[in-house]
Amino acid sequence: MQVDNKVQPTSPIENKLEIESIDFFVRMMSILGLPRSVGEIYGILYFAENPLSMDEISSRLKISMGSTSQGLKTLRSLKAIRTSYVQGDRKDHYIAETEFRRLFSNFIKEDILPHLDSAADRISSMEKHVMANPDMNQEFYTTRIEKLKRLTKAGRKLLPALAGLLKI
Amino acid sequence: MQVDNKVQPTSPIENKLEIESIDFFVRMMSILGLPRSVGEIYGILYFAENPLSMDEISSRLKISMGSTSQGLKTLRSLKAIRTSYVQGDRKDHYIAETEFRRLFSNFIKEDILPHLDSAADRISSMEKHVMANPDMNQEFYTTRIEKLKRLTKAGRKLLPALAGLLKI
DNA sequence: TGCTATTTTCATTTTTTTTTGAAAAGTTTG
DNA sequence: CAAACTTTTCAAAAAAAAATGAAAATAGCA
Repeated sequence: MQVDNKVQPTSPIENKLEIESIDFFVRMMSILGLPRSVGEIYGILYFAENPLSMDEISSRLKISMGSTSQGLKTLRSLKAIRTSYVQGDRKDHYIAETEFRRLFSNFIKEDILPHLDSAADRISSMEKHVMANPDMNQEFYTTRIEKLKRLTKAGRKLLPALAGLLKI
Repeated sequence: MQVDNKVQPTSPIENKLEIESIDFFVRMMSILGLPRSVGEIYGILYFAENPLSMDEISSRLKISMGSTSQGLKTLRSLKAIRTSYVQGDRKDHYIAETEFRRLFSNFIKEDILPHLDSAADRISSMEKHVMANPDMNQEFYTTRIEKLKRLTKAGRKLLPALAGLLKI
């Protein structure tokens, strides 16, 4: 019983705000290395008074359903959005999660910590090379390796702390 | 009086270490959104016992002089490397700056804070739109804008603190 | 100053990332 | 359970980012 597929019109003012919100989050997500479409989607949801369906998002942003689906998947995995049931509509509807603290902590868990793990492996392999070769300038190399260890250790401690401190 | 342009041969062990160092920093720089070549250059310098010239870097990494020049420029601007005079050679020579704390603080200053500044502008423009329109659901919008303000304020305080805590 | 070595710049090419769009898969409901 | 609706997937296209290489600029030396 689909009667009207048109997108709810927005007032010019709401629209301006929406454009600025999209702009804001596109830039912010790009600092985090996330694609434009992800920022656009979060941006439109952030100032949406009501949950939006995938095709409302897609048509208001004029991006394909494919991109929209991918972007929503990314945002869901970061727990930056969640679905919300809407009476009498079988589409899924999304709303923005506005607790940035949680968003960051998920980003760190998902996109940063795995790198630190693989860094640790590489460092221990470096150590093996140096130790296996007594001819090398041991002091020079062990000092540098030590610094790398401290760097990853610091990263591992500080990143979650950063998200924790972000009491927003 | 250029006699010998050949690259100093490295032992197989040193070479293995070098490869791992390059790999390490390529990944690390890519987290920070810097191109592969920048990570490669820093990686080769990090475990170099002697200052390296641009063309040693370029030929050992098998990347073009253009890329090398660009990459060195980026690293210089982050103060991640510095030049060092080498007797009897008119080429510039580079050595890695191994204080990561400074490196991060420069990265933040250069690549993150400018974004926060432009974010602040965009937020105040959002506020104007909302205030100029009393018909809007003021409470909803001002709450969301307030959250954005707190986010950028937190970012501005925390990022330098992060670098400061990184006592490496 | 003029010659040569070295570095930078930047238009073009290559590579990587993102988006599209259409087909496949999955869901809901009458 | 089948028809209509909705979402996901993924090969291909488009866009963006990075690397190349050759020409231009700069710097060092006799």
